[in-house]
Amino acid sequence: MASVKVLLEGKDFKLTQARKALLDIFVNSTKPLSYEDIKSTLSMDKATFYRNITKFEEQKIINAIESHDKKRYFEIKAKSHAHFICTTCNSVECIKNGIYVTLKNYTISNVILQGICPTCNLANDKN
Amino acid sequence: MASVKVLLEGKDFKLTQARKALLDIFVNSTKPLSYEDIKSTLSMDKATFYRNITKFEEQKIINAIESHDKKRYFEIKAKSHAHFICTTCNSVECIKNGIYVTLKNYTISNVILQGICPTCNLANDKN
DNA sequence: TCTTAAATGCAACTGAGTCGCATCAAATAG
DNA sequence: CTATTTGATGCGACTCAGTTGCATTTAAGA
Ligand SMILES: [Mn+2]
Ligand SMILES: [Mn+2]
Ligand SMILES: [Zn+2]
Ligand SMILES: [Zn+2]
Repeated sequence: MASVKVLLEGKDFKLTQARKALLDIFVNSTKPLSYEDIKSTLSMDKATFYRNITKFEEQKIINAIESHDKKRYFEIKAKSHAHFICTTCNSVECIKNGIYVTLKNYTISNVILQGICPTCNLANDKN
Repeated sequence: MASVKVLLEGKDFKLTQARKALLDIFVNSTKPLSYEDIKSTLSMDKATFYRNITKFEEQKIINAIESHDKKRYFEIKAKSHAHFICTTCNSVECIKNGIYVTLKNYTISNVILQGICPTCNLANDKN
């Protein structure tokens, strides 16, 4: 888990309270988060949130995943890995057990799996 | 390529002009299409378009892919296959050369690959 | 042909994300 | 430590894909 300080070294932008608080949340999360997910724990205007996310993406500090619920989910950029999106509960999970896909002439930068997560699968079995 | 007639057999809804025209477009497309893609070739209100798409999804005639451009792309439901979304030109392609991904305890219904398509890769190389 | 339930078009709405602008606060020079 | 500057913030207005309510039309079938 990278520290906020290390992430910001040598980046050319101001170290504001908002940015430190934002990165702190992402550094301590095990899964990608949307603005919706964190707006209550973070008093920050959504314009500021999204502008900072854009900066972080430019600086390759943060990564975005588009879910099927029309929201974007963000995470600290780490070793490339796939993501699973549950179409029942909308959760987004990191899948770090090596899934590699290649395709001739294509450059693949992201693999997204959609389906039903273990929790929702279990809940379904009970009915 | 399934015919429109076959697709509609035994489905419990009215066979309107709009629905026939809509399915005709999808049956003759090699790639998923958005409302944006077809609105000029089809004189149909967008409310009607989306309501019919919803019906078709319920009847398992049509399949949706959410792109990263915040639009939904639709195709006739066929044998399950992966999709490639180009983050440069936003095109959505069907990948029918068997890509299979499984994950213990998860039900995977869709595989989406994001990256750069051959066309955009070539264009990039020239610069 | 008549009846009726479902489908359509239109306009108003929703909700995630963006933008312009006035104000504020990091960074840095004095 | 204070003053200046420039980028960051908050707010409200806006965008745009998709949705909804409602009055009108049309497919189906009696
Ligand atoms: Mn991840
Ligand atoms: Mn396809
Ligand atoms: Zn789930
Ligand atoms: Zn492309």
